[in-house]
Amino acid sequence: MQLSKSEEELMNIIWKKKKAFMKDLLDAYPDPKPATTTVATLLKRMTAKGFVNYKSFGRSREYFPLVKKKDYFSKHVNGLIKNFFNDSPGQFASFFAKETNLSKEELQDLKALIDNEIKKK
Amino acid sequence: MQLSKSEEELMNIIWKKKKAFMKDLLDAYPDPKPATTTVATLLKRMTAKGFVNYKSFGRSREYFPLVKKKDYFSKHVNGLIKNFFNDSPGQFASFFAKETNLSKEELQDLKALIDNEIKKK
DNA sequence: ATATTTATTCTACATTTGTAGAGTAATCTC
DNA sequence: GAGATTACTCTACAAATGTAGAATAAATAT
Repeated sequence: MQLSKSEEELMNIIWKKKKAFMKDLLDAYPDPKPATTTVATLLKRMTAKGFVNYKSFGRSREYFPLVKKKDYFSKHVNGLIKNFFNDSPGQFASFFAKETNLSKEELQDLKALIDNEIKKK
Repeated sequence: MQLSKSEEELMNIIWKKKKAFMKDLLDAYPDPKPATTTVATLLKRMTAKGFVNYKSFGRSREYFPLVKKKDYFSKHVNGLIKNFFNDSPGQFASFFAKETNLSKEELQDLKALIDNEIKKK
């Protein structure tokens, strides 16, 4: 099961905070903040989907992610690659390098990084 | 307005074919193929959303994309980057290079490509 | 030309998503 | 300890999505 857009937004907050109470989550939202009940609904759905869980502290709960951002993200990108690039990461990468506006510095960093990866192979 | 998952799937077919009649679209679907009416509904919605248009040939229509795959994709990736990488393409790129399973050859190609991009700046 | 196939529109309906009010129980504030 | 605040559950509801049947009209096959 996938997260929807707004669930994803909330998930991002949770990842950032690592763990958080309702109050913290609400605080983290940019204005205009959603209603508490909205967040509560999202949390309930996300829990049902297996993306978050919580530890109860009396009346309230400390929520935490069950899925690593990295993993979630990987799946995401792989989906993208599969969908748009015939399942070829290379094709994707080349597209990415051309179309994304990386600065010269970022490109150089990336190059160094890739060099490193090459050495590992 | 965004395309939904199944609309996206259809969009991909249309991009691949450049232009196509209903029959061609259905043919291109992997089994189990959706009902014709399902595809028709999707096409109608996608047309309403401004992603495809068609030229009528008597009784039937030749559908074609109004949005370039490249542009659609760019927006997509930028969204991902914004969402998951604090809006930093560099951060994304580094993640990508590390986490995606590019072969040595692909990495080398990518490196050459990046070199090229650097020269352009 | 009659039967068959095809493309389109209309209608429909269950599910998912975005959003939140009402109600309730616990907790904090003076 | 009485009123204000908070977190949660329940309920709700409109919009979007996935999927397709029925009806119709046009095209094709024989």
